[in-house]
Amino acid sequence: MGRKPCCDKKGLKKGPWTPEEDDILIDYIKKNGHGSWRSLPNLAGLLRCGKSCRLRWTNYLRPDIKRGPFSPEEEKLVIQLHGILGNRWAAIASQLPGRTDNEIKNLWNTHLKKRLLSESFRNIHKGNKKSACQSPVSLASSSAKCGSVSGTTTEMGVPLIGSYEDIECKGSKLCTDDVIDGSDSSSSNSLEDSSDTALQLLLDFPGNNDMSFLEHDDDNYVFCPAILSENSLNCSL
DNA sequence: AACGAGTTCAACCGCACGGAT
DNA sequence: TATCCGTGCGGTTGAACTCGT
Repeated sequence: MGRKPCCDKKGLKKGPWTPEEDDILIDYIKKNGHGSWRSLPNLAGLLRCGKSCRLRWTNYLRPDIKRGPFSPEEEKLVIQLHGILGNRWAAIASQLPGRTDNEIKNLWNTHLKKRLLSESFRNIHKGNKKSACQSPVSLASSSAKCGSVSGTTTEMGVPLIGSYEDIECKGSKLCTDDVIDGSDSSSSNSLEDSSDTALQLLLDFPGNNDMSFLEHDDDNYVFCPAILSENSLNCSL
């Protein structure tokens, strides 16, 4: 049983924010800071719940928000980070200045997931010639040369491979075994392979990819190879 | 031009966590 | 220690928009 919805009170508005409401919220926070979100709506004169105000501010009104489409570099980073962190959108967002967890979550669910899965699907149907496939590790290297991310795993244990940029990287096809989910007999091997892939990918990635966050003890984002096989981030220190 | 299908994304909901008491 | 309360997070929804016919 959860807590009662914070917006149950009568008279509280829900739904899309109006420009006027935005102005009120921005003005108030600029002058007073947000302080307690719960009391903010009353103090600012908004007929919204604190939660709604916080969401509007953090996802849309904050001055440091970078709006507009994600750059290929940002997308690449999201894919990398998702392979490590899974659906921890806030943690991923913290590595992309100006981007919000909501934005990244939407990006993943609408663009990247489809793109990666369709690319996986395409690879599956391109034939099962394992011998013709590059190893995941070499793929990571070649993909890096091509400026794309190609292989990683999700917290679901589904190996995600093949970015849109891989299409242009000749010879960067993944083996089918690395693509199919873990339901068949090769699942454990696939998982291990993809785990190794993700690790290798991180190690191999070009220098302009700042992965220093992996060393942030205070944030528990300490890189630990175990997380790749456990598919979760449980090695916090 | 009209309509339906598909896609995007802002916003909501419920839960978990951590600090205060 | 137990409980309460505020906040943050991730999953989901649905209105608005885009595209194809």
